Amino acid sequence: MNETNVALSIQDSPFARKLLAFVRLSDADLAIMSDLYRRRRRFAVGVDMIHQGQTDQCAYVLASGWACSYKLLPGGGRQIVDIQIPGDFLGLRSILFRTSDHNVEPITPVQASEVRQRDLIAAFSQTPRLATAVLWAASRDEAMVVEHLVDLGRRTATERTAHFLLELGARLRLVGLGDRKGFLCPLSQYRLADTLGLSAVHVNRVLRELREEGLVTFQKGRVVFDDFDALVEMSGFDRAYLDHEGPLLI
Amino acid sequence: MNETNVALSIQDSPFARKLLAFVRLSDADLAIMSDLYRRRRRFAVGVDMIHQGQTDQCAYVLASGWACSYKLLPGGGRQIVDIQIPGDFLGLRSILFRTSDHNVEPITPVQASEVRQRDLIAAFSQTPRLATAVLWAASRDEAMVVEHLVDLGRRTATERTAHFLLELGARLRLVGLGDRKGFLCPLSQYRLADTLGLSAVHVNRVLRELREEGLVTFQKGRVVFDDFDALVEMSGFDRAYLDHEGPLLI
DNA sequence: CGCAACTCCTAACCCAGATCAGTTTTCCGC
DNA sequence: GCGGAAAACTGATCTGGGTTAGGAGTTGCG
Repeated sequence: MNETNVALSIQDSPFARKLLAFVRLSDADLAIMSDLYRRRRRFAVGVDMIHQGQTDQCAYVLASGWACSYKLLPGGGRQIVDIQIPGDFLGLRSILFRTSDHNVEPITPVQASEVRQRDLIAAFSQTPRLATAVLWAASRDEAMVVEHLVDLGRRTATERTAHFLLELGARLRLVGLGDRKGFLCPLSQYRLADTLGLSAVHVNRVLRELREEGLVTFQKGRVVFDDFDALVEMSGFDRAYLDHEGPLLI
Repeated sequence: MNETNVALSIQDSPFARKLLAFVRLSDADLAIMSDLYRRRRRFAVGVDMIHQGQTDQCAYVLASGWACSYKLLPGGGRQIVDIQIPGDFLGLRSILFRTSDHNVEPITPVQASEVRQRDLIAAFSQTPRLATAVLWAASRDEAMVVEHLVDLGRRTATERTAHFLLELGARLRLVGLGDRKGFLCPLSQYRLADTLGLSAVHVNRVLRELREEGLVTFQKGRVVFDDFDALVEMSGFDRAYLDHEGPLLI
């Protein structure tokens, strides 16, 4: 396979597509990227991909399946920080830091490409443009964490749940896994509770309310936006922070 | 001034010192960094440094004073996402994204160096090592936001307040603005409330409890750790996420 | 096939923290 | 040193969401 073919095939991965939405990458850049990508691995539900407190962890680019990163508390509780969907880069902090500060757990069976620290840093010196692209991707992830933080700090349980489902929908649409109508969602109400900082019981109540008011229906692994506009309105959702406005750098 | 002198003087800035704790940067790298740094600006309390929704914003490296980044909600409430202290890079997302997704407000009078988007990206292509360093700094900031998120999602008001004060103390110590005994803190209880996702009234109650139990005293702009170890214990503070373990890359 | 483990769902009760409605103290400019 | 405005502080009351304690499908696996 020559370089152009590699570049063409990598271009179709959800991760590359996301980066290309921001930075123009040359075929050479893409070829370097595809090298990072080589090692494909599979993970079953129930076995964490990344472990808090351990050193020499890898990062991954999710090819298929869902995962979530979370932190455990001394008391036994946990907080899910982010849900990862195909195309997401996960565990960046676990390779930049000596020891990982969080866990990553598959929610469904997962296929992912392993990214090693030295390969990533070597790639940066070959093509600084890739470094900028990765920095952008990391910043976009941070923007989502920030919005999640606002959810927990200043929105009611109902607003928060609505906002979260809208964000997830917007992200999935970007990689072709959903539309304005809704999306398939393998999250249990327990995981949703750990994400939203609520109890599972209350998540159940809130979902019922949202359903009865004709806003969203989340049942049987499927989220359906019954009244998209009303949902956006009540949750104060503003997708600006997802920065979907096309490539910034020439 | 020749290149070596520039490099020597920049090495003493809190920002450079923070990066040097992680990546070894050559004199040439430092010289490139000092170029980014050239434009020094001052900001008075009451005038935001960065505005949500506006384009062509700058980023800044804080030289002196405190600032905070926050998001406003449609309902009029706000959530403070992060407190910035000297040495912190602020507004990275406001230059990587077309429009800023957050505001930054000075808490005290501030001196800061302006960093422009094209200068930053140009610097990356001159020295990829700087790109890695900035990516690390951004990841460390994200780690703090993540811990803040855990605060809001899964800790009680008391744990949360204690945890926040400990983190702030650890960060200030790193730039020489505090010690294990305590630090000077210009935050009002209102701002603390917007940071911790609480009402100002409740912040006041919590601070009183913490004081009466001999854990921390926050009065007259000064935080004093009365019983550091007990405070760490009750809040579940683990400074691993601040990644203070010395340079990772050769 | 049958038991175990999950997940979803519900009702009753309770409490951490919000809200309301102030008073007092501190700070700062004139 | 005085007036005005933040900031700090308080008590009383109310409520969103937690906790406890179930039951009723569903999936999977030995």
